[in-house]
Amino acid sequence: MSAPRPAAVVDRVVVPAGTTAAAAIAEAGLPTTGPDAIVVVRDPDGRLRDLDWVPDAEVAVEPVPLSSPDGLNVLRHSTAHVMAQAVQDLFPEAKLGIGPPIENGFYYDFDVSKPFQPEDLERIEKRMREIVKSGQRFSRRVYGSVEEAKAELADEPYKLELVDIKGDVDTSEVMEVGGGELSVYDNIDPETGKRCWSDLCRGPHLPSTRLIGAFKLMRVAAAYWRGSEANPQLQRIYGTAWPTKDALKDYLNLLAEAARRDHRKLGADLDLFSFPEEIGSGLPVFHPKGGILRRELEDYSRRRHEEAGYQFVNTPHITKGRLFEISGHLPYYADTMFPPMKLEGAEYYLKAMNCPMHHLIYKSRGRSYRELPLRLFEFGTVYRYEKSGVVHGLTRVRGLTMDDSHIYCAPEQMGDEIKSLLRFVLDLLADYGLEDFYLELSTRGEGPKFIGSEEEWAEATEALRVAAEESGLELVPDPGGAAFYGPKISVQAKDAIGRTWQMSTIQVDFQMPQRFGLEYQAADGTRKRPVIIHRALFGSIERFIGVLTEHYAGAFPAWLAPVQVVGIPVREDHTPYLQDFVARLRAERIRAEVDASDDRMQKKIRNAQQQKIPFMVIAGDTDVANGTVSFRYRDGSQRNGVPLDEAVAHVLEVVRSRTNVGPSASA
RNA sequence: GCCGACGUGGCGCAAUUGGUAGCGCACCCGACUUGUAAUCGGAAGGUUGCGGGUUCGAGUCCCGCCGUCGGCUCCA
Repeated sequence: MSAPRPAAVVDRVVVPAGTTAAAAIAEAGLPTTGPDAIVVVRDPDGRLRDLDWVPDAEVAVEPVPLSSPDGLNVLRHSTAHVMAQAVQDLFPEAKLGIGPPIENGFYYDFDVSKPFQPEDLERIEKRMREIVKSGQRFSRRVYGSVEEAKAELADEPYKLELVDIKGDVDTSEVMEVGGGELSVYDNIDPETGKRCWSDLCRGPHLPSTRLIGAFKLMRVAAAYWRGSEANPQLQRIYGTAWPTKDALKDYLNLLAEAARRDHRKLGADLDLFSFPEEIGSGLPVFHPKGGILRRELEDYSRRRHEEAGYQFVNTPHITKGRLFEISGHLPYYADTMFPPMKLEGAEYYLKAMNCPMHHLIYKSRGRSYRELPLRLFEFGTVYRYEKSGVVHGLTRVRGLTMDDSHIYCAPEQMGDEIKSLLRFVLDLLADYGLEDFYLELSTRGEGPKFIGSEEEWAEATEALRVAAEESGLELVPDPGGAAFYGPKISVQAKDAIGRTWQMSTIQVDFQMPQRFGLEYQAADGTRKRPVIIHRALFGSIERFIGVLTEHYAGAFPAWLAPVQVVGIPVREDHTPYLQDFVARLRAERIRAEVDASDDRMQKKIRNAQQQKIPFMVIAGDTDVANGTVSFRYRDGSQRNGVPLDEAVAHVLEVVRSRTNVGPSASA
């Protein structure tokens, strides 16, 4: 969530044979304390090494400072060890799971008979502070054999398991083993030289706990051992760690900013939507103001889709189960669909995806190659039985509306269609104010889930890859992340505070045309099978509204704002003057109103400010006398004494241009 | 679904060891009228998520549902 400081460019340092990296670092005059301290080195093979590593032969190594991305990982991983030591000091019966660094922090899993309580975190933190302060050294020791490791780890059942599977894991999350040898890190008290604690670990680590500048334990949660529901649940403690107290403070401020932007809170504050318990979990209702937002988002999308050659369709919310048998969804997703209703001998399901119905529209009559690409579009509402623990605000709901389209094209059209589609998607997202993207390419994985031939998958994957590369955006591979019927590109967008959200997806599908027997007649008179491209831009409108709310912190651009203009009279008798002005704006379809309550002007400004209304239009004696109004914008800037015609034109210009910044006196 | 925490009027909070619900904002009424983030006064509003139980007595303790939050798992 926070951008790591760019790593200082540090020259390589030569470590002579038989000396420690630490000695060479010190010799080179590089820092050994503070946020730029060199904490590990990268050897010529790219492997990170502890500072007390002694190479057999002279090597040039790259010093890695604490505040670099690698340095932060080491810091956090070492802090996880300190936490585990503290936990086992306080809870001797606790068995160790795994404890890797993660983005902005770390966690460690423990098997304890009684789950940790929030108060326990304070005790653990206190013990950690003592350990950090004592300046324990991290010291690497390599086991001579698996048997030796097992003997030492006899009391740690989970670690024993890791030793047994060491050949099979080499992921970034399992820090315990991997890299070809079994090693253990001892924490050594610098005063006495005594070993305080040790942990199976491939390393590397900080030279000393003293380099842990600041940390905080964040929360406890349960997590399945090795990520499988079939395994026991361990208690996981999450923490964060930083080189300095200021860096920690910045991070906590960022979290506080994220909390201020939380769409669930803003949705209530701004009267946009709610989740009535009587309706059910994950089923939002949109209030009038949220309704305006939603309609504006949809209307603009509709217009753009019309311009791009899409045709609009409508389909029902329930269907016989047969449809999802044909599509093949039922075997995979029955347990995440609402259970069927039995009627007239058939089982009807709530619609969980729109595609099969669109395929039936395609199939409703014979199709010619002249019609292709045929682009069908629908704001289609679907219902999915999300597990109770995962429902979350607008971002994970049980009833959602997808801006779903299916493009039926000839195989030879696929490449160009994907390219123009990706450009369309990115342009449209940018129009809503999301402009910082990267792409993810999800490809086929192992297992029976994936249907279809290798050749088709390869062809589709290649078409997506070419389009993605042509966009010039960063492309991150996601092996095994594809849907069962085909690979996809997903567009990840960064919001105003740097968080990434998965937005649009583009999926290629060779399977549904076969399953539904879709055809078109080609120019040569033969029957051919079209390719389907599935595409959602918002993903779900509900979720998109949630994301935009957080992106804009509720201060929506003028074109989306539920109330665009509020007139604020200085004195009661200025109200009619503003009402005339507002009437002119309303005639131009601007959402404008006058605050005619008996609050004081200052209070009205405060209210408008809290509602994040883009234009406050104030008028008092001076304005009335001069035929002007005065603007106050959300950022507190002002533009006073603006003639009425000019003021109307100004509002229209800002709203109709769909600008996503401001408005402000300076813009 | 699993683990933990939580659930008090629309919102944010308070209620000593279980003793019969308070405050601020908003809403409503009245008075006041001041050029850029809170005028004053008054009224009203809660069978403390729901259902059981323990107790002379439960917002406070126990059980079960529902919901929310944080994770895990999942995400067509």
